Amino acid sequence: MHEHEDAFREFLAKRGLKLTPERRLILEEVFRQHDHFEAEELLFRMRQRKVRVSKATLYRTLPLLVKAGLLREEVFGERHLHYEHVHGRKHHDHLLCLSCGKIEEFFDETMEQLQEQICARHGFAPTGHTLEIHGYCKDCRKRRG
Amino acid sequence: MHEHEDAFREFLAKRGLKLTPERRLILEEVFRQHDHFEAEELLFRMRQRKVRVSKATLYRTLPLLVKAGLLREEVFGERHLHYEHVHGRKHHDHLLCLSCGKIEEFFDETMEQLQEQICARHGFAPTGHTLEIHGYCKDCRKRRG
DNA sequence: CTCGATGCAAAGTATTTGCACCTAT
DNA sequence: ATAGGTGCAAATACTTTGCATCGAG
Repeated sequence: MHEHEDAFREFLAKRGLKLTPERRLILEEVFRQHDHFEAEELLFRMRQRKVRVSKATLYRTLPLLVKAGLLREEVFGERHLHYEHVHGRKHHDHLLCLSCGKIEEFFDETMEQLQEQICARHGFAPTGHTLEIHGYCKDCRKRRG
Repeated sequence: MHEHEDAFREFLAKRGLKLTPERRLILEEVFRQHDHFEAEELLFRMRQRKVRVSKATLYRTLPLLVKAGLLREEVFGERHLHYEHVHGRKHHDHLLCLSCGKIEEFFDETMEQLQEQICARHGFAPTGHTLEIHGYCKDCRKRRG
């Protein structure tokens, strides 16, 4: 699976930046995640695997991966960022459970089209969006009656 | 316009909390804003008006106003919160311009209904949502051709 | 060989908390 | 009276930055 590494290398080369071992290790770990994650979480997992990269380098690398289009930045109302890699994942939106904290994903084509229409009405050229619905998930509704 | 104060007092009383002068001053300033604002910004404006409330009290009061349903919390991708009061304002979503930082508001009934449908499909009981579309506004598109 | 990159620790930013004193109910 | 509230300053959480050294291209 060197496809991401190649993409990253190309992105870096284009702006005179270098693909260092550290950046490669971070990229590797990012794509090992199968869900949303936070910076500190990633660092912790790398340390568990005995992979050592400084916090500073991690914080310097994540934005690069976002700019390279390999990572997506999500804001979940907390005061730190969440990320998710883009490996063959289509865009999707989120349902956040206020009770158990679970994050469900969904995709709805009608929703996407509707947003295009709204933007057109405002003369707005969209580059992306975030839709986050807060509430209570199926399980938590059952649990509390 | 004591209607908000009454609502806040009722909210507080219900849980054995008190309506102090400081809380009243913060509430007053919140409804003096006609747009989104940040905690530090509000504090600054209060200081300009020679109204003195400690930072700690402000940070302790804002969440109360949110819980009381008088203030809405918005997350604009930055790492600090934005607020907007709810005085007779209907729910709306946002268009964020990446170039000039302008925030346009919009409301679309079809969008609201569509979200209800999506939630129903997932057995999810929504309490609210945030939809933020990022891109370039009409003016900035003109400016850059 | 030359910039860009790294690690460390110190500095920032936004927000929260402990504590001694104060006050709305 | 008394539980809750206040200001202050110290603490926290997350992220950024300065600097001396290192290493990819």
